Amino acid sequence: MANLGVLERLLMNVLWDSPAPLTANELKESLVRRERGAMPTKPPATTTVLTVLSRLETKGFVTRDRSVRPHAYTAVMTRATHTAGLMHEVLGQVPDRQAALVRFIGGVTPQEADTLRQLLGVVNSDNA
Amino acid sequence: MANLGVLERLLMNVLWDSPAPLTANELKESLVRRERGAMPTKPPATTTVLTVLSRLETKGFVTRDRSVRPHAYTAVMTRATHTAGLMHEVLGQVPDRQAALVRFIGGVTPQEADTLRQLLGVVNSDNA
DNA sequence: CTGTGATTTCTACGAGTCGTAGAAGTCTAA
DNA sequence: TTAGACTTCTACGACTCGTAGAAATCACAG
Repeated sequence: MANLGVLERLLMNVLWDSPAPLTANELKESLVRRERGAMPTKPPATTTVLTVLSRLETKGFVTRDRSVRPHAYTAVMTRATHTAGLMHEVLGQVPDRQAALVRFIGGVTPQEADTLRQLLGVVNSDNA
Repeated sequence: MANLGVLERLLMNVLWDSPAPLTANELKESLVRRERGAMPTKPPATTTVLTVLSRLETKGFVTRDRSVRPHAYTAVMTRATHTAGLMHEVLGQVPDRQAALVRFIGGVTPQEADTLRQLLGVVNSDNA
């Protein structure tokens, strides 16, 4: 699944937050806008964005529509799917998943624990 | 928390499976033994192992006892803790943890789901 | 003490990734 | 047809990581 570089991740975040496909310049604009104030480095050149998008394409993270003129880029997976995939990948690297899960659960917030309970169908407040 | 290279991970796996601290040469031997048949490359030189162990030390993954002569190396965290930490790190990178958890749970095996149910049930079986 | 073999540290190279972006090529609208 | 927008090509520098030789250090036998 491969990890992403800083700029790669930044761009993916913009794409993941966008309901529609974006062009390179739109991506760059969004990036500058959302990173304003917290960005020490100057905004990247448009060609830089294009290069990174190409790499993201070969890595399978984005697809681009070449039929429209400013090519339109879309994230292949949702962020949630990607994140879950990474988590499974990490988990899959260890022989003893159970032990890792124990530690993992030990560190979740109460809200997350609730979410997990609902998903797993644990009867915690059994008013049935 | 930083990710590990191939050899780095291989060495960590040996350490994680060892109940006692190991020396560089013991690590190398273990590595060769466990990777026998499945290792296309020749075993690494001892100095290579030392170099990688040094890097793992600066990364905070191992500590070494310099008071004994062949220095003895120990993993700082257990594998389970490390894995759980990585999972939390991944999860922490997204704004919508809930969504990611939904996808994550969607991909666990039934056995893992059981483990999770037990872990979560114990914490919150407050039917008082 | 002192040499010798084991051990460790220092130094460095080559491959690979990633941010960076100029230069040159391609395309479209006027 | 042509200028400007857009894309591709090419490349560099910083950084990581596997690799390991060379040099320094150490501990013990004689």
